[in-house]
Amino acid sequence: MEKYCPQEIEKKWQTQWDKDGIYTTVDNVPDKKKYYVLEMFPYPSGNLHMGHVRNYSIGDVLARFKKMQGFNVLHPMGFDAFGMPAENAAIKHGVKPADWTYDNMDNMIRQQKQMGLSYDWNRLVQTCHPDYYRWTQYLFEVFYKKGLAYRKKATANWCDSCKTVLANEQVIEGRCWRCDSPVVKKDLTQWFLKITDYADTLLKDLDKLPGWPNRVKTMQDNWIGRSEGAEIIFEIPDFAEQVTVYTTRPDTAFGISYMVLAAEHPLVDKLIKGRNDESLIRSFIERVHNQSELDRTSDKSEKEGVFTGAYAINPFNGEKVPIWIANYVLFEYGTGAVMGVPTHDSRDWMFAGKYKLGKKIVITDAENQLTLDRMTDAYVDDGILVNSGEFTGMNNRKAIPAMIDWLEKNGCGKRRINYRLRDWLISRQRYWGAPIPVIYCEKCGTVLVPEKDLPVKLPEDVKFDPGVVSPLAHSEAFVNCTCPQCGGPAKRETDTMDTFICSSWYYMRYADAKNTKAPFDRALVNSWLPVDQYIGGIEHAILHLLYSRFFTKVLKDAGLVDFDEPFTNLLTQGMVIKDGSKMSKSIGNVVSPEEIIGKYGADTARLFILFAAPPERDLEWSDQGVEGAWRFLNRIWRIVLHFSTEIKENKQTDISLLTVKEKELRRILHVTIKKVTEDIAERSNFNTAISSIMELVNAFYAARDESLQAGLINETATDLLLLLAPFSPHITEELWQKLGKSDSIHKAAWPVYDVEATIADEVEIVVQLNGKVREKITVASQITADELKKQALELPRIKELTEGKTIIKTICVPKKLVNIVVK
RNA sequence: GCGGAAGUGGCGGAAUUGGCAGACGCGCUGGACUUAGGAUCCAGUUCCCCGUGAGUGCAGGUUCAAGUCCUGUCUUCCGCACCA
Repeated sequence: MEKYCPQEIEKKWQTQWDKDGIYTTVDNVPDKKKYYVLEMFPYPSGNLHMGHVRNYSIGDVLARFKKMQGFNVLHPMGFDAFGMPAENAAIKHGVKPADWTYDNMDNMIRQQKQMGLSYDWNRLVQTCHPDYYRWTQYLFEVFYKKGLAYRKKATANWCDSCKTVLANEQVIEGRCWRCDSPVVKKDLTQWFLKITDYADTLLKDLDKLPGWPNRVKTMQDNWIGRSEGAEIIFEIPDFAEQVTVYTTRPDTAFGISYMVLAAEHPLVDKLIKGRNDESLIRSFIERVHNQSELDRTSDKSEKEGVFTGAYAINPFNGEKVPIWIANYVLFEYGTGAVMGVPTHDSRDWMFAGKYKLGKKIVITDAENQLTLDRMTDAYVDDGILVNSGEFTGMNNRKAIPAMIDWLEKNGCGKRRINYRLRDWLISRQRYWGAPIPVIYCEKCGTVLVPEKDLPVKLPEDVKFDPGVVSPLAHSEAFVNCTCPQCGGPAKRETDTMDTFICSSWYYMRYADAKNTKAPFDRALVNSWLPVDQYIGGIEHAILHLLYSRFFTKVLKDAGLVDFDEPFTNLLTQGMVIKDGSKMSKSIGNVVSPEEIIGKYGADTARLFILFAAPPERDLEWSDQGVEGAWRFLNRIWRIVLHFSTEIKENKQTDISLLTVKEKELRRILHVTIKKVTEDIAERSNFNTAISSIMELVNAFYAARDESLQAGLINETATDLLLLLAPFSPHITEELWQKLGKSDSIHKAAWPVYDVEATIADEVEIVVQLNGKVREKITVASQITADELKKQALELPRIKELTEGKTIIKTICVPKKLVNIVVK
């Protein structure tokens, strides 16, 4: 018998499929429902790693399965090709970022093709190509025209290693998401996208995503961080000024004993000017302002403050309270000013304790009369208001709206909803990104580059020496231009866009990847989107997935698309682990996909990675597990070729002639079809789908000496190959052709199970005594409950065990068990 | 601190609706074939004191019946965290 040699057959079929164009997708096929399956496109680092292999294998199974089920499937691939590694390579090795990137993409495409993935390569998207970033720039202008892109001077997160600023989402525990170095603050004028305008919609519409993991939705919910509360205005009579605080606990307002401003608060300057301790206060402010994100958010960072000397008036009771400045108040959140209620807020308790500020109880538990000397921390629970003027005696939950009403009536405050989410900082001081299409003219100010002049192309005469400004600033030819409005001399914006912008709309471009007139045709994008199944790593739970949702909503409001959520179903795959930790070069536990594919073939690699764990869970790499997958494919190869003579007769099963054993094999076949279909379609549990195919193969082996009917052999082998085709596309195609089947197996229809065939004539029933298994009997599957009971009670062993005992009741579960309860 | 997910053999994992815990694979043991086997095929493999035994992190509860439901608790992983 010919040996299974994946190295030969995989290459052969990849070439053949490519030649026949079997994965080319046609738009709008009548009487076929669309199905859009998408894996997150990779950064072109140069080589695929196992995480990619896992990601693409999952997507490919779904794409092939849906195609066999008769859907018109869109399954594209592309590259998130802008980004710093290309530029760093340029600095280090003197290669052009474009050359480095395109070489890497070529290599990765070669590796992807080696995997036998069913992509329509005609729709390849590369975000660094001018034909793509032209439309990224165009979409920036859409945002700008809608007032959703603006420039402001702000304190930004700066990564000194990457030499660029970062968005809040890209700072992980005070460190850079990409290189892990500490983030420092820097005051810069930067471009922002107004994602905060969509905070509420982004939050509410999470409810429209039942196909997303709760984990991801919760993370986005936390990130948006909606809170309901009130603004309270305090008068500062000595300065004829006002200061507004934000609080979620207006019910504690009668307990205010001080208030605090953030160091950056604009009022600070006025309050401290001319005081004899002004310089001391200023040095404190300076220190707080320069505290890094890392220091400020570390758990044990001490609360520090300084008194401004000024006082504000609590509008509720007219009390004069001191105004402090402290490091724990963030300027970016709320109003940058808070009220201090030591008795009912733990932070305030600590701060007031340290600086000997007054404490007054305004909420008490009805039973345990609180007293200050018995308190060791703030009382933050619900209770009854005391010392609170006209609100005394009220339940604090009810007091909240009542007190806000009072504020509104008296003009000293109002209801307010606040979000933790901040606007998206998109400027990057780097070369290898899409240039922001803006021109600064002395006369006309900020002017968009006219659409006809897009793309603003990256210059090539650049030195890659990143600093506080982009390398683009050093290219005179790039910077100097004429104003599109007045024709006078002007300068270009030299920052490029965050690459997360490029990846926020690429999934739409696939619908119409070659359009030169628009980012995409409206009808086409609406016909393919939203993505039916999106697959990628959990690390994008907030970043890419939040930005993409934001983009989709803005483009909908701009009339460019008709849908308001980009991804209907989301599957977050687990990591690939080896020896207990994530594969990484520094640990030295990396297994190279190319090596595995070279040794065993893509079919084995795919099969193992899908079999070893369900997709959401982390997957422990096992060389022995790969051997197991390899053995299984060889087992299939042998059993199918063993029966090649019978299969080539191409007969149908004659059901009327089936023996008991044949009937059982056919039953297992149809149960397997049912199971595999449901596991893929309803649960994305490929591991159990594969294990049931293995069971079928085991049954096929067990029956191989039974001189089986040729029709049944043909049916079993054919369906077996069809069921395995999405997982291991090459071996199934090879065997399909060897057996003389016509056309490609990947154009064949998915098998449908025969309900009749899945029903067994006889079933084994468990007989329990007080819930414990004591005996088993085989009975006709259609047996009545009464007859089953009778037979169970007549079993010798059951008779023996129930001897002299009273039967209280008997429970019958059809086709499963009988439980006899005795005393 | 807040929020989320998960704890099952030697290992990866299965049990989808409360109904035989451990499917399938790995590993291990034995057998067959063989000059040979690290190939292949077949069988066995939760544990133990080996029986009316115990067993799904732990302690209770509901039920004829619990990995699955309820209460409490521990551990691990992940996210957010001075957000007022």
